[in-house]
Formats: sequence, structure tokens, C-alpha cells
Amino acid sequence: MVNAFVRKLSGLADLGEEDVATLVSSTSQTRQFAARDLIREGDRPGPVFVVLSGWACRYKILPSGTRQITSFMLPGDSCDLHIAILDEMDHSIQTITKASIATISRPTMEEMLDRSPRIGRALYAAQLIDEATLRAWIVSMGRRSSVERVALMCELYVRLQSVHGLQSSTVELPVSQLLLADALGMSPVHINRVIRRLREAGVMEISRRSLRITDPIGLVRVAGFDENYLHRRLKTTNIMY
Amino acid sequence: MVNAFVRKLSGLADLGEEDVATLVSSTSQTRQFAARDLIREGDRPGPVFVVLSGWACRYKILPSGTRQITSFMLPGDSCDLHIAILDEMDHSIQTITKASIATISRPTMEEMLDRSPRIGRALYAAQLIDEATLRAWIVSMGRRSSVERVALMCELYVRLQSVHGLQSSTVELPVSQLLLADALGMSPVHINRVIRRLREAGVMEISRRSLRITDPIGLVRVAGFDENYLHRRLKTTNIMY
DNA sequence: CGCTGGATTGACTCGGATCAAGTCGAGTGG
DNA sequence: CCACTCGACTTGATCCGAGTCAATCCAGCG
Repeated sequence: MVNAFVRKLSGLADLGEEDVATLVSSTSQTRQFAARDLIREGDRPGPVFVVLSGWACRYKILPSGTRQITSFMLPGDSCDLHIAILDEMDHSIQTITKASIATISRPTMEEMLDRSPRIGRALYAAQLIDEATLRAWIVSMGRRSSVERVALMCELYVRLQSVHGLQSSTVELPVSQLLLADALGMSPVHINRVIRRLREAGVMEISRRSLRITDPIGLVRVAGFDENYLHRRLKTTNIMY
Repeated sequence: MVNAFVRKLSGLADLGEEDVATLVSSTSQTRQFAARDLIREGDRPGPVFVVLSGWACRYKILPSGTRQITSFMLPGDSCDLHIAILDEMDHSIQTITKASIATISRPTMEEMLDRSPRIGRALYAAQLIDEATLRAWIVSMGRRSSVERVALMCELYVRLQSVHGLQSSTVELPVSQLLLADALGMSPVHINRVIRRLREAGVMEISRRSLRITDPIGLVRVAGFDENYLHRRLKTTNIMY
């Protein structure tokens, strides 16, 4: 059964049938998790985690007790913990919904990389995309207002649409305002007010567990995107994720 | 001649003699640049840039005119512009000092990756490290105070020490306060005040073009690092960079 | 039916941005 | 040798976005 992981990698490199078979079998053993930590800062890096369904995130807790989420992992995303490089995790990973996770042991991973340069290429490309996303996040954290930052959640929206291959103004967003706050680097209270403002402006609605974009044009304006940004993003969506 | 790039990659994978030879020859043609853009947002991605001496940075200018630097590139660092994935640069790269830059054309790069899995592995590892650095930056931008963020420059300090293989309390830091502001996501005025506070606290001095750590212990305290952080960092320095 | 965790809203405070006015040092040209 | 300029650095005064504290609301649930 081709899963989200295989589907994503297939879009990133020209995988052969054997490659696909290898990937499928390496991710065939899955475990179901409720929302909980998969691995914690300070732990020895373990296997590679692959999200097949549900959501996960990477985060770090600071001495002050505040927390910063550095990225969301959607179905198809994997995390390389580069066991060879660090001997301790510098951040934690947790599922934030019920999730189905496959693990690939380090030796299996090594073997796959040795046998198929294509798979290596695909993973490398995935890595590059992640890095671009992180850079975009840094830009937002550093120089965008809170309203713009919240509106940037439509970045996630784009990713979600492509993961599920739909075109709808509403997507599931199983993220509490507290989580959003930790991801965007602001306080829960303030997030709430910003969401309200966006809702009142008729631009987007984040209610319950879903995100709905009611006025895409207005959103782009409010968010202060340079107009090409989203467009470029959307244009390349099918390749990107 | 073994350069900073080859030296860095050698530390990341077990390169053979041929690998080293390949890398050396691929980076033997260098160009000298004064401080200026190498490539701009919106351009077609070009070759891979490798910094052999001097400093460069990646940055993005927002519609409002403000700018955010997303990373500094030190000698040995390279940037993969993943031509295959994006057809337009989503950020710019510029040298910020006189710098010596080698370029590796896309075909040459592809060929190297095909011929030597070791080189691929090393580049992949470098990528993973970059990503970890970006994550750390996000955490700082999101949840650390301005004082902590400025103190975090000692992160760069650690990288510099390892690039040059020295152990000294002073390193060259050819970065104007304006650049620092753009990197840390704050205003130049405020940066200046924070630097003053740190100087007055006898913790670190950022003067002229250099960074000096006068009280490492105090720095760790002021910066609010969890105490393991720097230590872990230092422990792994020789592998990390 | 009370408990609990998230969502809301108000009042107050404060970190850091902005605006504005120098200062200092290195070039540059008369 | 001095005046001029230009960029980076300083410092003060003021303003505002966002954090903090605190109370309330609300829905799901044992």
C-alpha cells in the first residue's frame, strides 16, 4: 500500500518500482499513538520517524518554561535525527493528534541510502524544502507583525491541501490556540485577539478544529505577502509537498 | 590545496582520497568579491556557492522594506539552491566582507553526487546541521528576550572558533550593528542598547569588528541557556563544523 | 452535576520600536 | 591642514504592540 510518505518522495525524485517497494516495506510496520512525546530533548536519537497520518511537531522547552514549536510534521513528513552527528536530541518531537507513525531503524535507513541513490536524492530534496520552510518561518518571526504571522498559517493550509490533494476553502487544523501560540512565538491571549480581528475582517476563520479562508485576496493583503509569494507557492505546490 | 570546504566535509564523512581530490578540484576556481549580492530573490537559481574565506549571509527583504537575515555563511559553508525544486530564489545571498567564493555548476554537482555516495553523505550531514541551526534560531526569535538573543551571538563565536581552529576569547566579527539587527529581528537602536548593557555587565564586548567574551560563565547565565546547551555545543564542535 | 481544559475578554504593564538629535571616525577634496 | 561628507554608532523621549494577570465562559465528560 502506497502511503503518504512514498507519495511525497515520489514527487521529489524519479523513483523506480523497486525504490517504491523498498520504501513501502520499510514503512509497513506502523504504530498508533495518541497525542504524546515520541522522543525528548536529551534522549539518544532513535530511529527515523515517519508520519503516515495525523500531526506531529518538533519543539523545545526553554529554561523559563516557555516552549517554541519549530515545525509541524504532516502526513508524509519524516525526521532524520542524524544519530551519527549529535549524541543527544536538542529538541523533542510529539504527536499532537492521534497519529500513525512508522519507524525506520538506522541500519535499514543506511542500507536504503546505499542501495538507491534515488531515494537518497528524494530525501535530500525533502530536506531542502524543510530548510526553505524554516527560513520562511524565521523571516516571519523576526520581521512580521502578529497579524501577518497568524495569517501565515495559510502556509500550512497550502501544505495541507496538497497532502490531501483537495481544493477546498476549509481544512482540518487540529491545533489548539495554545499550540498556535507556541508555534508563532506569541501569547495565547494575543493569538486569540488576532484571530478575532481576522475573523471580524472576514478574511479567515479559525474555529474549533478547522481553518477556513473566507477571502483569499483579502488575506494576501492583510498578511502583507509580497504578492508573488503565495502565488509562487501555489504554482509549485504539487512539487513541493 | 585543501580549503575550508573540504576540511569541513572531511569532518562529516569518511572521505576517501579521490573524494578529497574531486572536491578540491571542483572548488579550485575561485572569485574574489567585495561586499555585494551574489544572487537575488526572484533570480533563477545558479550554481552552488561555496564560501572559502570571508562572510556571506542569506536574507529576505519584505514588502515593508525591512529585512531579515536567515543565516550567516562562514568559510566552508555552501548553499544548495536546489534548482530542480524551485524555479525562483525565495531569498537573496550576499557577501558581507571581502570574500573568496567558489562556484560548482549544477552538472558538476550532480556528477559528484552520482560518483561518490560519501560526498553525498557529507553534504547531507552538513544540511542536517544547518537545519538544526535554523531551528535553534527560530527558538530564539520566538521565545527569547533581546538580551538573550544578542548573547546568542556566542553561537557564532563557537562556529568561528572551530572554523579557525583557535581557542581565544576574541574572534573577528565583521558585522555592523545594522546587520546584527537584521539577523536578530530587532531595531538597530535597541541592539545598541543591549550591547551596552552586556558590556556594562562585564559579560561580552562587541566593539569595532570583533566579539570578545569576557565572562563565559556570566554569559551563560545572562543568556539563559539551559546549562547543557553551550557545553553540548562545545563538546561536539569538532564534528559540528 | 461538578470538573477541567480551552477560548474569551478586560485592565494594566512593559519591552522594544520609532522618531529625533547628536557624536565619532574615516575618507575626500580644496 | 582643514572643512565636508557620509556611514556607523549613541543616546534621549515617546509611543504602541504584545505580554501578564485575572475573571469568565463554554463544551465535553466522567
